[in-house]
Amino acid sequence: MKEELIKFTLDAIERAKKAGEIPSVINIEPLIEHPNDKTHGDWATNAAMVLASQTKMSPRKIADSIVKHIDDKHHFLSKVEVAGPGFINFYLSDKWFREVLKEIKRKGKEFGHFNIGHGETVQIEFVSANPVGPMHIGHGRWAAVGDALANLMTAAGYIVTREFYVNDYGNQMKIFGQSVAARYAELLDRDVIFPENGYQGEYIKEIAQEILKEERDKYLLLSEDERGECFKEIAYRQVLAHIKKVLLDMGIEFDGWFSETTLHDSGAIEDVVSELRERGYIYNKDGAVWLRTTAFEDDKDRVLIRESGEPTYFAADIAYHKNKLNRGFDKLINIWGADHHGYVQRVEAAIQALGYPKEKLEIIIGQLVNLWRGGEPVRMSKRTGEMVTLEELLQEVGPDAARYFFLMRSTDTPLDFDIELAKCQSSDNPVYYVQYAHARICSILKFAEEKGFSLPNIEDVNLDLLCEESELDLLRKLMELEEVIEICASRMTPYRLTKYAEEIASSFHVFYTKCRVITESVELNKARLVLVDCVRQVLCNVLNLLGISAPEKM
RNA sequence: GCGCCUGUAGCUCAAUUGGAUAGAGCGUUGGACUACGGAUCCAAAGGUUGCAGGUUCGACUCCUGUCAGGCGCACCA
Repeated sequence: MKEELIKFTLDAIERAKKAGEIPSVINIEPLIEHPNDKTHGDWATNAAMVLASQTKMSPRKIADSIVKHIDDKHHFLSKVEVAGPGFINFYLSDKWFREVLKEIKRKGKEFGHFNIGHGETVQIEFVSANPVGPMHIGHGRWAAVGDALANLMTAAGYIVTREFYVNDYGNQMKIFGQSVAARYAELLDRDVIFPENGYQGEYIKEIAQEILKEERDKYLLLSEDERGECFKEIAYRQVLAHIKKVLLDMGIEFDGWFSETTLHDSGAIEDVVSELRERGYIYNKDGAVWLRTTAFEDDKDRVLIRESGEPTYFAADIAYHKNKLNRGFDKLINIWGADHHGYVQRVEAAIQALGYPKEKLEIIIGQLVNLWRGGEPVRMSKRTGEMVTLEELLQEVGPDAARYFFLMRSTDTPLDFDIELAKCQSSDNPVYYVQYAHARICSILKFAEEKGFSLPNIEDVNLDLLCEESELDLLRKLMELEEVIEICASRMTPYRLTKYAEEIASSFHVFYTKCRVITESVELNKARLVLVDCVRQVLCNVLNLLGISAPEKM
C-alpha cells in the first residue's frame, strides 16, 4: 500500500511538472507515513513541504497542485486532502481495509511475513554466559531479545542462525575448577585454602557435593593441581548442561554452541595473528604482541599475545569472529550487555583490520536489568554470589511473563523487572492482557460453534457488513503487522512488537464491548466470526514471534 | 579525567529516526454489564520533553555547552 501511495504521489508530481506548476528540475523521495492522529488520514506525505524548501514556493500551493493530479484509478482512496503546513493526507476506502482479512486467511501463520532479507544469511550470537555458574537475570534479557530478533528477521526473509559462544578457556575456568576442588576437600574435612578470587556461590558447593556422591573420595589421591583440572572438566559440563536446560525452559534453542577452547587447540588464533601481521597491523612492544586498533578509531592499541606467550581473550575473540566470517554469513549480530560496551570499538577495529567493512558486524548493546519485588529493589552481589538466578525467576513468574517483560523495553534503557507485577494475573500485567484477548476469541469461536455457527469460508461472507467504527479500527490495526515487523527487523528493536500486541488486544477488547459477534443476523455473524478469527490469527503470529504462548484458555 | 547509554505526566515507558494539538499503561477521581470470559470498556485530571543556547518552514529528535543517573576505561574473561 505504501508503495502504491508513493507511486501515486510521484506520478502526480510528474504531471504537475508537465503542467508547469512545479519546476521540473526537482527530484525528491517523498516520505509516506501514518499520521499520529487518525483524523489526519490513514497515510500522509510531506512531499509538498520537501519540494517547498527546494523551490521556495508555498508548500500548500504545491500540495494543492499534487492533489489535483492524483489519479486513483482503482478507488483505493476515499479522500485526499491538504492539511496543516502542507501535508497531503490519504484516506483509504473501507473496502480496502476489508481486503486484509482475505490476506490473513490466505497466508495464515505466514501473515505479516515478507521478504526484505532476500535470503541473506545472518548469525546472531547472544547470551554466551560464562559456563562457570548459573545465568543471571541479564542473560534472560539477551536470551529473550536475541531469540525474538531471530524470529523477526526470519519473518523478514533472512536466514538466521543462533549461536552461543562458550568461554570454556582461561583463568576463570581454572579458578572455577579450583573452587570446586576446594569445596570438595572441605566436605572431606581436609584443610584447604580457598583460592583467591574463587567462586563463592552456593552452587559450587552443590557441584562438589554431587561429585562426592558419585565418586566418593577418590580424587583425594590427586595433587591439588590435578584435582583442579579434573574438576574443571566435570563441573563445566554440568554447568553447561544446566544452561542449556534453563534456556530450553524459556523455549530457546541454539543452532550452535561454539567452544573457545577449539580456537586455542586448532591454531586458529596463531593463524589470525599472522594474517593481521601480514596486513601490517601488528607490532611487538614490551615483550607482547599488539594490534594497532587505533588505526580504526580505538583509543589505544590492544595486546593479542601476552609477555607470557599466552593469547588474550581478545585474540581468541578475533579468531572467533574470523571463523564466523569464514563460514560465509552475510551479517553478524552480537548482543552484549552494557558492561561490555568498552569492548565494541576494538572488535570493530579487528574486523576492519581483517579487511571486512565495519557494517558486516552489528553489535547491540543492551542496558542491564534491575530486579524489583513489589516496589523494593532486590539487592544482588556477584562477589558474594548472592543473586536471583534466571532459573529461579522463570520458576517464579513463568516463561511467558519473563519473556514478555524482558522484551517490553528498548534495549537502550535499563529494564526494571518487577517480579510481583510479572506474577500478577490482572490487567496491570500486559502479558495477561494480550493473552486474554486471544483466549477470549477462542472462547467466542467455541461458543459460536455450540450455537451452530461454525467458522464460514471467507468467500461466502459479505465483508461489507463490517462497518462499525470499532471494526474498522481493528482492520486498520491488523493491516499494520507487516510494517511493524519490518521496523522491528530492520532496526533490531523487538520491543516494538510488544506494543503492537497490546494495541491489537486493546482494539479487540474495544470491539468486543461495542459489538456482539453472535447476533440475530446470520450474515453479520459470519462476517464477525471471520473478523475475530483473523484477530486470533494475528495475535497468535505476534505471540509466536515474541516466543510467548497463545493460550486458548486461561 | 575520557568514552558509551539514559533524563519526557506522581511511577514505568512510547513518539514510525526532523513533522501536524508530545501519546500509552499503572496510580488517582468518576462512570458502564439481566447476553459471546469484568483478567473488560468509557471519561476526567495530570507536561516549560533536566537546563541554556544554536541550526530551519518545523526540534523530544540534529549541533554546542551544562547538570544528574547508569555502565565502562587490563598483558581479566
